Amino acid sequence: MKTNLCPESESVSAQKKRELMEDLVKGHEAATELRLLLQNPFGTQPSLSSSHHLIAKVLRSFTQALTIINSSPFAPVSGQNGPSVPRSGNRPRSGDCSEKRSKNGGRGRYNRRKSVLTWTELSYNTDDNHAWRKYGQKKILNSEFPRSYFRCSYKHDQGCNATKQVQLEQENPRMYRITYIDLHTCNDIPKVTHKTVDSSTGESSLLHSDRGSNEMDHLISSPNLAMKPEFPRETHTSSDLHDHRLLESSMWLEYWKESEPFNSTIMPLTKASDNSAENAYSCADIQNLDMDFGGVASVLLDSHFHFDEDLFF
DNA sequence: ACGATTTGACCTTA
DNA sequence: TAAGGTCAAATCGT
Repeated sequence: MKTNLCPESESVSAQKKRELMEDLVKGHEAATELRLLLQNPFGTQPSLSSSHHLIAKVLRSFTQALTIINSSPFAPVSGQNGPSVPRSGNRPRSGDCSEKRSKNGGRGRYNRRKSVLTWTELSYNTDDNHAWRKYGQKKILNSEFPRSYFRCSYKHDQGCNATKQVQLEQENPRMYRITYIDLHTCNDIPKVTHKTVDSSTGESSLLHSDRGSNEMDHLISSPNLAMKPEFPRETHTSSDLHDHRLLESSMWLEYWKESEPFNSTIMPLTKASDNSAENAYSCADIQNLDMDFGGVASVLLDSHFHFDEDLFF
């Protein structure tokens, strides 16, 4: 069932579009700052805290943008495609344990995740400035390494349904394949220490965020990357900023793609049920949503994100 | 004592 | 029915 197209929803759509643009612009601004920081314009050492702060800012802005995309009227209507329910809503299993265990002593029904934003990264570490709590681990068929399951530490506090799965790469055991499922809806305060240590997958030495101890951080803090504690504040009008930032977004992406320091690659969506390209959303698809991204989505989404089609239909 | 992790069992989906 | 995802009791760490 598609959402109704009454004038009311159109104005809601316009408002969401505006909010979306604001978040994207914020993200772009932070990304640009980060680029400047990493490009070392002043020949000084970049502070890790500045880098991490900006990374967190970028992630937060884009997470918010994606949350908007993932919400009505862009998002799918629950229940339209089989029994699945978007996780951001009311999953049967979350919450009261006594309820779900009340019947025949077993557990309540739960729906395997579908229709939620999912993406995969390859990285030398698993830290992403979010607080995760491990809730399970499984041996995976044809894989030497177990897969660890993490949920947001604020799942119960704030109802955040974000989860991630971490598994060492078979081909390159130094790297982790991290699958993120659903977006953070919590007010996640960037943590100092990552507590989701998993000895069995060899994560323990890398998960601790005592900056500089893990490989990624080491790379980020390489001597070639100079510090740039402050940035000149732009004084454009908002529309100027809009255009300017939109134009610059592709530069950020180029930098990101070419930047070895991160050694983190966002992979196309890996959907358990379907990997076909038909389900991958390109920029063209996004733009068909009557949302003029001015090229931003074109670059960002086409290159890095493949959206589950259920998100939009 | 309390919160995090481990791990076997349970549950859904293909 | 196999494989993967989640739960929750037991265990561990602080």
